[in-house]
Amino acid sequence: MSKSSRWDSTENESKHLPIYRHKAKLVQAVEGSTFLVVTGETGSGKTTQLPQYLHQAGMCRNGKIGITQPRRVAAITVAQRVAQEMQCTLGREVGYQVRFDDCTSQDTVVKYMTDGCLLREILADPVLSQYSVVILDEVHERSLNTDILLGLLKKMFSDPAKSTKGRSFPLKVVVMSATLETDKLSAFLGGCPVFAIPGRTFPVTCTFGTAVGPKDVESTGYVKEVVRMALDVHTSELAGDILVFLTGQSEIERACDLLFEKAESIDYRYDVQDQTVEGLLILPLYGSMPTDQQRQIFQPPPSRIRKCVVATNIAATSLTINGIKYIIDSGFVKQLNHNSRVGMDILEVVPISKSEAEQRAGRAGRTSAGKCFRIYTKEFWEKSMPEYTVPEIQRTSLTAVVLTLKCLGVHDVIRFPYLDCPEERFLLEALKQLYQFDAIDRRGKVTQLGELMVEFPLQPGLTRAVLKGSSLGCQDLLLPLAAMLSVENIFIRPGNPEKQKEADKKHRALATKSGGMNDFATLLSVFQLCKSSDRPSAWCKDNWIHWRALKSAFSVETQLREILLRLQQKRDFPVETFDGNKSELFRRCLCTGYFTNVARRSVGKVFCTMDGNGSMVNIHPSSSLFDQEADLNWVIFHDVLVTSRVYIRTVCPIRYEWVKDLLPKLHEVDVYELSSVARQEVTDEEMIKWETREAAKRQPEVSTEDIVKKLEKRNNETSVSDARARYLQRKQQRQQSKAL
DNA sequence: TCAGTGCTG
Repeated sequence: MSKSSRWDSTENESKHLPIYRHKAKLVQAVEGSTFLVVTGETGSGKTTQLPQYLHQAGMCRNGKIGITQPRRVAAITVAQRVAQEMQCTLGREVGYQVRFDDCTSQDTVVKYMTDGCLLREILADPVLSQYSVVILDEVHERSLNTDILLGLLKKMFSDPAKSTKGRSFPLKVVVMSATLETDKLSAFLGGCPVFAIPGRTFPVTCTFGTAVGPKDVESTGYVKEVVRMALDVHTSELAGDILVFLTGQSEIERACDLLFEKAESIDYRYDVQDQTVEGLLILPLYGSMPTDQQRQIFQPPPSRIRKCVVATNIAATSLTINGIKYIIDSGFVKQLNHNSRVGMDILEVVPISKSEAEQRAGRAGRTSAGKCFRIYTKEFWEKSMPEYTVPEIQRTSLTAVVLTLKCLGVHDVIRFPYLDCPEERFLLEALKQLYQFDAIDRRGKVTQLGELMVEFPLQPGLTRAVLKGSSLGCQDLLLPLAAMLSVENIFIRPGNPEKQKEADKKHRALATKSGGMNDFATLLSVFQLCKSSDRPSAWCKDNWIHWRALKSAFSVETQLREILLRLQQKRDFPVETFDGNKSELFRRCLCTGYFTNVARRSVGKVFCTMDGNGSMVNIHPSSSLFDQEADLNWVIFHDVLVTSRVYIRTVCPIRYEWVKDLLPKLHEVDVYELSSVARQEVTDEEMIKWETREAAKRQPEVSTEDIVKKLEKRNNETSVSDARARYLQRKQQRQQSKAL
């Protein structure tokens, strides 16, 4: 195809997009106001067209147009598409930037990027002086980084002196979202105009089931029901592919086995109404699946065969499968939620929100009208499913976010303009952790260490261990380890029991090879063994290791190494010496980052955490320390898993002396003391007033009594009441001594 | 006594 004909075809295509008729008015709207909310369903063309319109209107004269996406693939594929439409080489006028992949140049004026990338840019250039327009896309997904960007951009303009300082031309901000909650967005941005673009999707009829009601939230009986319904659709509905939503790998494998078993016994001569369907092709789909296997999903099925994809939430936003006409929705999802009791993020199965259910249904209406079968009852919909998914910022650990904000000069992180405020205790917990890691001081100011820490794309504790390693000259141990701990799980554990045994055996052998008794050392050893192997991918396959995860660990390690080198050139790093063996050196470094995760043997095999909560935890059976008796009184651990019990995973033994001096820091401050640092002072009345205000925003009918009850319950749950009592007692003592 | 939804710098 010649260049001009390709241009013609894409240009013609883009003229048929719903957005095209609004071109002039849209450009006018962007020019006419600082903030603009643009709404439109999938298929309206806003992501690809709006930047081009603004470019044509000459809005790149002074600076770039930056468009953020919550996901890497989206940023890359959209940039490719737009470069093609604008007839330019990708990386010149149109480019993209994601982690590990910067495809931009001096000429780039339309830049697609992940929201995390723009946040990094703000750290280096707080007024975004290179941009004339910033477009936040997919805001309705409410990703953590997008939410932070929203607040930062709002804040930039609430202080005019600051927003223009360092800028020679005005900045325009466009916020793009699906039609949900646009009034809220507009109100948040000072009542800015809203521009609505009609979408281009097909109707999807939804039906409710009879099997899963509000009482079944805890059970996993829905797998069977999902299978039954998929077969029902297969034997009674016209041609068209099926997409089933479940929560995780093991469920998907189970469902596929069941489906396969049942589909085999269908007599297609009599049972299937539409005689053009004569078979069922069952395809699992989840994130940790090998990429080439994932690709099979996109191939059209053989003629007369119906495709049935059984997927996790990956199929809700990240991947689009053509030809889907039927959705089977289990109504559940796995979600990472912050748990105050263990002070960590924990993965759990929860009911999806109504808006999420609608998004799942919408996957059936992309090319023609579709049907969505929900296995849960109308009652479940009404009683157990929330209206909207709780945004990430209200669900996850905020430690890294708070450090980023502090480094951006946002001292009062509680009064930062959040679209939805995180719970105050989550913010206080983050402050407490940063204080414990010496990233901020008692007054909440970022320390020199904190300024170094913010540069690393790692959890703060891990960064601290890396920095300790660097000052002790053993970064070659800590950098690979940090990389291994920040990529997805690397150990493959298949569903088939035979193969499971084989995999477990290989993994145990790897642990023994690294000296045993230390799961951190095993990870390091896997990294080193694979890296030095002649055929790393074959090595992985042989040892039941995810090659893709290891490859990304290699890239992360390189990136971390570069950051460390850059910082070492810029600043003076402390140099320490240590005489002792390598294993002790390694573990001592780990202790500086994991002293918040110390546990001590309590009774039998049960350990007790030292973080003030004193939770009882067990060593997970996958650990090389499971079943080890000797000399195991103190351990540190990387993460917590809550299933039948509370398990700690990735564990290694330490000596009490190594953390003795660090542990007091865990009890030095309590959240209430920190809250008086973060804001002026908090009294009971204020706390109740504040809670009432927050609750009123969400649910107007909630009374103050409810809040008091809720506070009491929460205090009991998190043993905050004890901390508060201690704090009040100390405060009283201070006042008394002052009076004397 | 037993397990890793999905993103991201």
